[in-house]
Amino acid sequence: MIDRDGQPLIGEFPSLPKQERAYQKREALLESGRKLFSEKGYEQTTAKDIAAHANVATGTFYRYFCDKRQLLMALIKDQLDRFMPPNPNPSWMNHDPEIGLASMLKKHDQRLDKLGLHHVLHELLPHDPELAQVYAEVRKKLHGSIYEGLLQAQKLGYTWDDLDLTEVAWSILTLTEKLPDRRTDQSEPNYHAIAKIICRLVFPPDILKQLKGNS
Amino acid sequence: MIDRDGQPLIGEFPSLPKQERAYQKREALLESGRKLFSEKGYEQTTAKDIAAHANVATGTFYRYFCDKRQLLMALIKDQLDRFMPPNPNPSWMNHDPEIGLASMLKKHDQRLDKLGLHHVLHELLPHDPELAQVYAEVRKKLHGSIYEGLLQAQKLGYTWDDLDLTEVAWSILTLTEKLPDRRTDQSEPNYHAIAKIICRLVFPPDILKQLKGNS
Amino acid sequence: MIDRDGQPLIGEFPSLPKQERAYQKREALLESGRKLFSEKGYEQTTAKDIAAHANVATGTFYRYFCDKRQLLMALIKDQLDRFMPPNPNPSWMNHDPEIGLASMLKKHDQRLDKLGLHHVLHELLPHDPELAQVYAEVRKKLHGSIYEGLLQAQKLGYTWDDLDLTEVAWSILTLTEKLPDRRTDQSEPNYHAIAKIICRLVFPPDILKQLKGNS
Amino acid sequence: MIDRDGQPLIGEFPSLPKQERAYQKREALLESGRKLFSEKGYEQTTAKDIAAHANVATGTFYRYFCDKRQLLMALIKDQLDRFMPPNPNPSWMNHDPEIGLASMLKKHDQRLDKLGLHHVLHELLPHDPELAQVYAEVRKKLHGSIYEGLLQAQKLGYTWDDLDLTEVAWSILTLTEKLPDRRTDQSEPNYHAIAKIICRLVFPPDILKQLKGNS
DNA sequence: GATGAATGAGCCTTCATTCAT
DNA sequence: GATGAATGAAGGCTCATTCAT
Repeated sequence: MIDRDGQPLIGEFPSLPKQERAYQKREALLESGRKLFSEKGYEQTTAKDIAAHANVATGTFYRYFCDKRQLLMALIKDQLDRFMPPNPNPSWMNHDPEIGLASMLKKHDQRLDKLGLHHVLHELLPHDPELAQVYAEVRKKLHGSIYEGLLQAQKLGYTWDDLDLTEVAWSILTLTEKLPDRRTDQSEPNYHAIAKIICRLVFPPDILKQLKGNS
Repeated sequence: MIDRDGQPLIGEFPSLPKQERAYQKREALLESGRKLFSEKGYEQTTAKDIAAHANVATGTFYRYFCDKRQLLMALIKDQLDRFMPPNPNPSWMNHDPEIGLASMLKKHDQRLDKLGLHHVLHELLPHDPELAQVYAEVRKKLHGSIYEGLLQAQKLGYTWDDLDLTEVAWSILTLTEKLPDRRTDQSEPNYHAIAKIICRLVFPPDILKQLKGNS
Repeated sequence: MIDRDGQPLIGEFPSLPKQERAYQKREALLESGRKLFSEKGYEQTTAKDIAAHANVATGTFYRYFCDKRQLLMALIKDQLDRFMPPNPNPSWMNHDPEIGLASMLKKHDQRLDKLGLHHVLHELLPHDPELAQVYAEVRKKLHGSIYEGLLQAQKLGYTWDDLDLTEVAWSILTLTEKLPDRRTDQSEPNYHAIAKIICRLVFPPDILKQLKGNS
Repeated sequence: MIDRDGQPLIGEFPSLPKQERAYQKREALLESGRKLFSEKGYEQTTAKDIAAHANVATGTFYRYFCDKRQLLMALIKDQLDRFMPPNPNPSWMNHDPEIGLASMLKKHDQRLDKLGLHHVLHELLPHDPELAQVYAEVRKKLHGSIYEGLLQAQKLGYTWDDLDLTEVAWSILTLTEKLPDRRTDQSEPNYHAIAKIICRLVFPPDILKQLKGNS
């Protein structure tokens, strides 16, 4: 709408192409939904709230999403993997695993915190079998990849030989998932201490020392 | 009407005294609430639902609880400690810690499962500061007692000397709290493997072997 | 527990005969109803409130009155004439009418104030044709008797000869009925001034002077 | 869509602009409220009733009024002065006061009758301090202006010299306020007779004759 | 008779969703 | 496509009245 180059354009609105405008509206709705859901919870947030926060009319909400639940789904499904800790990188073992892990935990935790949908996700899981299934799959997949990493380490003789690696993988998953609960108002979790704990579950101390030496 | 002298009266209606009846009705409502909340979630369950499930009229619900939230509170507050894993018993260290812990995990997990309010609790925590505070306190207390146990073990030289015991305690708390998530429809968690994992966080392997020898 | 044969039992309360007890309960309910209705209004007062205030169980209320409305009816009908100013006494004219009238107004107003049902009566009148009719009849009767008094005064030549005595009677009725509205928190109505006004509606000044002289 | 220049446009839908439609709906609700309140009383009328009578859904009611009470307030506050008799016009004294007053009483009474909220107003006054205060103020103001008129008449020597003009003003106010109670199903009040009575409270007969002669 | 717990109809209000403009 | 007023089902809660004890 605004003439940015000093040349008045007669009557022309250089508005975005329609598709682009629609896309932006959809994004605005998603972002408003994310914000309000994470602040007030799913049930406490009304479609009207979301529309108002995105500066569109109530009815417009229903042009982009068939209902409130679908918006949340879009919000969650698209990024479900973001709720999960990132796939541990094999390079862990080439450098100091504690440092790499601590940094990963921090990134993951801060992303979750910014996303803020952690609680909403768990508010919905029990009532939404579809979502629950998707979530379980993502979780399983992530567990699988953690497990793969552990298996490879095992082959190299890097792991405890008396622990059930499946359970170790679940434990790692759990500890990373629960990072947000460890957060308090004033302080952030002690990522490094947690990384040490996780490493202890994987590597016997002498192995770890050796891995650190490699880096 | 009540037989007060131990002699059963023929033809007597063994009706309960009023207070007892009221108590039972309250219990029925609590149990119905527990069941429906855990099946459908807090928001999805109406006071009418609960009353109907307990075979009483809507109004009766409000004789016993001032509203839906209060019923949930009664359900949760009274037994908030039950959501927590039981305080680990010092006798752990006198017997095989893995076995003692595994048994405790199993009991705790099964109690939580039976209670079924795990999800509802987390549905409400973000929106109910009062509950959140109570919950945080119980959790803190439990963390404290786990930590105390670890400290004592540390004094005896039983623990890893390079791990932050505070974080170890949080990790134990977290792993036990999340047991329900590890449960699938078909199988129960592998309590013993988890116990081994937790023990690994506390005891170096040689210490553990020694402790087992003691038993 | 009760001694039925006339022998006083030590510590026994010589309880009233049944009918008497029932009568007292009914009275207690009526009085509680009167108090609560006049304080909170008809709709705002619940049957439970009334029963509780009378120290009886809710159910007992319905043994004495078939419903809430009937209690109010009993309250009002029995004393509907008390809502009305008392029938003006012919002796007015033998003494100073102003003084007699002022005293009557005061008594009437204070009785209404004590009764307190003025507002409740008018809350119900529009919705209760039966009550409305009774009320209208009482009012008409009272108007009639005021009118009779005026007629007699007219025969003696004591009244204005150009005023419609029917309307004068209505005006007197109205002014006395509305006394409560003239009451403020701090002060009571100026009964004597109002009495003078009413007298002016009836007696020409010279007649009034003459009547006062008689006293 | 709207013809703004006075020229009817062919084929135009003469639909009202949005604001106008909303205004009309609000008016319809107000009118329905007025009707139902005056027929059934405040407590007996539900928001649903009002909405149904105005041919809108229940929810629509709450778009225009935050609750039942607010609708009544809008109904009453806006026109509280209409519940009051109009300020007596000084021209009374220039013409036949009886005739002017009678006509005014008639107009006032018929307006009140049409409004029909007389009883509802008095149903609420005891329970609504806010309304009561507004009402009291309007009433006081009106009393004040009647009193002013009387004072001026007094200065001209037109009034009785032994009556308390404050009380005379209250009496006039009362008699006019209570006109609706004098109305019966079949007949309307005898306005002229009442006007004569009121005039008698103000003017001694000889003065009144003189005033009539002026007209 | 007395009790007070139980009942359930019905009120107020919210909000997901639709639809006329 | 966009708008936001309109809809009406449904939930929370109250209270007049009934009824088992």
